[in-house]
Amino acid sequence: MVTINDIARRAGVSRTTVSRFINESGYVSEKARENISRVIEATGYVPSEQAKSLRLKRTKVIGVVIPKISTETMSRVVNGMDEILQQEGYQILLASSSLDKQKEIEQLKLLESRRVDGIILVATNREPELLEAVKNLSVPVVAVGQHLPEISSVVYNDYEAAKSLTKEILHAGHTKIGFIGVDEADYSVGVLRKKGFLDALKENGCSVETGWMQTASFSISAGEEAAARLLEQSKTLPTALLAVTDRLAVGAMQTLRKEGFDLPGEMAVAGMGASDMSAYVTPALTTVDYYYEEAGKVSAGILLKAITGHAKKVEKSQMDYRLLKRDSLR
Amino acid sequence: MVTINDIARRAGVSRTTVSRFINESGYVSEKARENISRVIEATGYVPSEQAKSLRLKRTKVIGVVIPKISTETMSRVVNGMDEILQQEGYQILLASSSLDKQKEIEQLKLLESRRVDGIILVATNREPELLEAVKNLSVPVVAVGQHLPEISSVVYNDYEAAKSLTKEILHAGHTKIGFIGVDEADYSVGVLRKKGFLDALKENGCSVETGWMQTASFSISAGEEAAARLLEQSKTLPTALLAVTDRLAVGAMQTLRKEGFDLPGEMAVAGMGASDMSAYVTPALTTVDYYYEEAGKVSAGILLKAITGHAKKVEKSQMDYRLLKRDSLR
DNA sequence: CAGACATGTGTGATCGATTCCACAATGTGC
DNA sequence: GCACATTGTGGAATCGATCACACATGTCTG
Repeated sequence: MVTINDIARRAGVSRTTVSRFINESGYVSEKARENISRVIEATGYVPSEQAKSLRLKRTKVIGVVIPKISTETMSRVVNGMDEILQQEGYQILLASSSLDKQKEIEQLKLLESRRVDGIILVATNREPELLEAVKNLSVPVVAVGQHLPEISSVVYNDYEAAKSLTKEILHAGHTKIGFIGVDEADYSVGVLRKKGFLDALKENGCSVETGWMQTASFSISAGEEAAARLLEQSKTLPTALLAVTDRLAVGAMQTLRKEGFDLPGEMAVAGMGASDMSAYVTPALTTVDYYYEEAGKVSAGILLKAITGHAKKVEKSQMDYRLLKRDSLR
Repeated sequence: MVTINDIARRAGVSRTTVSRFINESGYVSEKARENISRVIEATGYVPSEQAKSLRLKRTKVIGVVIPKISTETMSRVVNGMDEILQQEGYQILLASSSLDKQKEIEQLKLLESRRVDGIILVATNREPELLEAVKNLSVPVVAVGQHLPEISSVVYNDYEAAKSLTKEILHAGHTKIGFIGVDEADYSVGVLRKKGFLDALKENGCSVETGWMQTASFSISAGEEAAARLLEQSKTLPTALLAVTDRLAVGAMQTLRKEGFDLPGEMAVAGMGASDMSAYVTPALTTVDYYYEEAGKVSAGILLKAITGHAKKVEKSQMDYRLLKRDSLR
């Protein structure tokens, strides 16, 4: 790999002059310019951003920790980030925790060791170990999806979104509503969405049977299984079903259809997240759009402000949401 | 940020000894061990991978260039890569070209300037400028999705897959088959899949009307529009329709349903790519599984072999495929 | 008891860039 | 003709790590 010294030698100048030429700083004579530019052309020299980073104490790299790469939500969030970061000349160093809490912490350390200029953590939990690890970092951090104390966070309005959606279901005339949630370790999806659901019911004087409340992981098949359990464990069947993610809803619809339910006639279904497929399943799924790309952009923006020092120490931002009423709810 | 020199000073040893302690190379006395480990603990010191990279001439970072982050295909491919790369201690530096050919080339340069240990290029075209840029790189490169000359490549069997799928449609009794393709700049999807389709027809003595062959971009809505054009421009309607991606197929189904077609009774539809949603649309979409995660894994494996020098100079690998016959084709 | 060998530590060069500072030339004003 | 900009260049330190090598002990062996 050709270095600045090679260029200097072959152009008959010092590496200082080459550096000046490249960065357009200070004086370089016309003759020197020509020589240097000719040699660079001939050798295909590309300055080492690496060496530069060491000297300048900045890498122009942002670390992004996500639970899993191959989910629609994540790819949309990361896409939003990239759009903003690329504009400012930053690149993304990707770190997947594969939904492993220990690995999530390791990834943070790893990114710190690479001296990234900042970290965006798409968090799935709020365990003390994670908070501790985040606090010990000496790089600016922005959390996405979970409200981490004393850390800049971009969160979805999970509570209100779930509440609105539930009200919409009630409004459609349903009073017996089933629920497919996820583990409470995920505070945003597991706790807040469930709370929004339950509060909306309470405010309208509705109650739920225990069998109507199911918990699943994040896959479509988990939704299928949860729906099956719900049907089996319910003494009286609900007439509508709210799943906290679209994938769970799609899985549930699959089971319901298999069991011969008329959708949405005998069972209305709603999901959350506005996934791509939600508009194309049959019946089209009623859901909530969280503006994931936008969340990525906002978090990147906050991080950049923190890096350049033009920011409040801790900035909290709550994303908007939007109800998408479709055929699956009547 | 605390450095190895700070640790050395506070532990009362030289930085060499600290380095030895960290890397478990050479002798370090029990007393020195204790001091160093205590100081590291107290300061939260994390060695700079950056400085290490400069010295060792390797970064443990792999650059991945993709056309767009927020597509299911890409996130699955990248997920596969990450699985392999993480095992070997590599991280992924993500570079999206946003489907811009010029930017694709810039991203390659940028990754080279960061001295990544290798690059995986998920290519969408084979333009001479791109080939030139790739050849000028002084890092190992693996291409995915397109067969780049003299470059290790992992390709899908686009031709055979399209041909098999078409034969399957013929086998189901259809002889008039419409086609929604994409621009030929994308050699694999635009040219090879179309060729597979046409060759299968030719071998079976079937022909196509011009109106039956439509071209679209990669979105669902493009599929809707292409199907509308197809219906409009056909003198006699086909009884089946092959779209080169699932999203196009889903879009087409949307239009067909809107126009009152009974699916698959009046029009059978097939897609390609085995997207997540393909199994959950109605009717479930017949498609071809390209094993995208696996392609990511294979490409990462080839790259790692190239980096460690245990590889042939150029390695070509062709992925397997699998027909998924579902309700949309009868 | 000399030389070999294991144990333990530090000095200084190195990786590839940037940048402060010193120092030449040359021109310019008074 | 002297002081002083302006223009142009290079030497050397620096960023934070690794590592070859030198050098000190202490112990074992023939």
